[in-house]
Amino acid sequence: MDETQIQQVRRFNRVVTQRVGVLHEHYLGRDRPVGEARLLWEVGERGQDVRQLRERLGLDSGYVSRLLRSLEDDGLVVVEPSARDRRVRTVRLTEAGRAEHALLDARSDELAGSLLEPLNAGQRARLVAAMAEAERLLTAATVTLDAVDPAHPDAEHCLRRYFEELAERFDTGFDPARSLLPDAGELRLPRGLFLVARLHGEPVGCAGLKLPPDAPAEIKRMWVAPSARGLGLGRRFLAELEARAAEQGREVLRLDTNKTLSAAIGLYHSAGFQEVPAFNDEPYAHHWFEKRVARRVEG
Amino acid sequence: MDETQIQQVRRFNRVVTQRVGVLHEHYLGRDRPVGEARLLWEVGERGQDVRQLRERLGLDSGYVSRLLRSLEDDGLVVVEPSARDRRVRTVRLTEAGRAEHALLDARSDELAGSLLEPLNAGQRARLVAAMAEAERLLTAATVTLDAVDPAHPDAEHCLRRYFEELAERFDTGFDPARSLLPDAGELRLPRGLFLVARLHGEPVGCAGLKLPPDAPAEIKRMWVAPSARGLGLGRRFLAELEARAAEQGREVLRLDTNKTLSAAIGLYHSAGFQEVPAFNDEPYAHHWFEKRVARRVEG
DNA sequence: TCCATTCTCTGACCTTAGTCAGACACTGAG
DNA sequence: CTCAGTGTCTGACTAAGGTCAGAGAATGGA
Repeated sequence: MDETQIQQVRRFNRVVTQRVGVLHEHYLGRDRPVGEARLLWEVGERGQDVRQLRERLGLDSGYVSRLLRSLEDDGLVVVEPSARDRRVRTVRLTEAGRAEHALLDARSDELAGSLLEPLNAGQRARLVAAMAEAERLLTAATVTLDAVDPAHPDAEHCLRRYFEELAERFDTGFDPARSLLPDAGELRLPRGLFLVARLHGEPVGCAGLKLPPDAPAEIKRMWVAPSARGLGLGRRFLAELEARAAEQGREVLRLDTNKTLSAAIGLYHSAGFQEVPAFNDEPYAHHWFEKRVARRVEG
Repeated sequence: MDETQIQQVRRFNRVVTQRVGVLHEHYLGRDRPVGEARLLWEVGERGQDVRQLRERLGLDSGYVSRLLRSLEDDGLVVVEPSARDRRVRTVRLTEAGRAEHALLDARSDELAGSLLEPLNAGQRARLVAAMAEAERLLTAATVTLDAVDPAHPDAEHCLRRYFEELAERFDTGFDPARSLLPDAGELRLPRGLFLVARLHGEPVGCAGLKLPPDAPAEIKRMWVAPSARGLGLGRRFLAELEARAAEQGREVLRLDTNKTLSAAIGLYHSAGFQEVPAFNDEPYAHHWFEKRVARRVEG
């Protein structure tokens, strides 16, 4: 990795933790502990199960319980058993809690304003644009790719959303029964693998790789959630699958796609795939691509 | 202020405090408390007075003392009376302390690397560019402008540097005695004022305003430290002085300058100043400018 | 020389943040 | 109905981070 890039990132980290980080805690926790304030914020207008709160903030169950008790004593939240499962308890804001939440919201605005305030209009516009770019790319860097079993709930969630989207976009609709679908076993090692992309634990994309013993490796069911598009995730899936195919000693990677998926087709071209004649008779495919696998792929 | 800008800044703050802030603490304080690690870092290769450490980190004197004791017990620093003033104690790293410092340095590199690592080369370049821009503008927004007495040490420091720079840049050198210098009283209210710009407490620029009762307001001795150039500070001084002149009921602002200060001349033009015939006989001036003061000036 | 001031340190004290081991209530499969 | 598992809570504990009021040494100007 480039040394000057590292140095720039470090300068950024220093300035930002000072200017944003410290102020952030200061604004947030002006009259209550930061932990309580974060929890109150996370409960939000719509309420949350205790379990979700614990997970999102990454806190110990005993600790969350105590924080909630303290907020309850201050009359900011009520905690009551969930209707569906009486072990689960759900938290919602009281009127006073909503007011406190609005106060935190206003403070967050205030902090943002204080960052822009000393700048003139041109500088503000440039700062906001740079922040948008940095935010987008940092978010992209936060996405993790993990190999999971295709029966994993996150994998199933992605596949369901994927099929829904195909049904909506294809001129002909989409019926999984008519398509050449690999069975789950074909996307499990050693016959294949299945990747899920997650952002803050939520699944936001998937991609499968078939590794048939007697044919080239094949990419199947690549999908990126609408909320995660524009993060370069498709390209990252391709690179990751290519690296994994290389690890398995494969030299060729191929895939088929539908003509309505124009963004994907553009991606395949720009990632070095060449269009080839049909290598299968998938009824929903209009284009077939192939790529010679690179020995080593950089990040 | 623009609502969509505020929202973008808030999104940025959220992503960055999560991604950078949390990781930062995690990397920094892996095997010692964050407070100690920060202090050790701040001591640095060259050593520091206890007083400076306290000021830079904004910590209580008792607390710093205790942290230093703990670092001393671990053999990482030595604390000894300063030669100049035996009340002051100075801290420097031991050999072990230097090693620990290097470790923190390496971790900081590691953190920076982990932010870039999941991205491809193009994304990395764009992230680093956006970070550089954001860092520069956040730094610019951190600079404060305060009216001070022209005899204040920070004001004198700036003026000394200003004269040194003029002496170096003017073809003819610069002798303050030959120039039309306002005496200090002319840069004190009600006859004038003097602004100092500071970044993290350090003076990085100055600008004076003369408010003679029988003549237009006049900008004098505007200077920006080389380390703080490119932050739009000159433009900010002009806007601030214009606003203050307007507050004092002035309608015209003027100034003179030397031909070698081409960046300043460009700034005056772009800030709406018009070149006018000489209105004084300052021997070091080649250009004279004037501007009608706006009623209200935006940030 | 005296005295107010400056600088650092110590002791006493406090809150926040967090961990861990159980206790208890509830659920769902068999 | 039983029982293993799940979700939450309580009590007991710890470390980190910090505040405050002096004590004591050194300084610098009158």
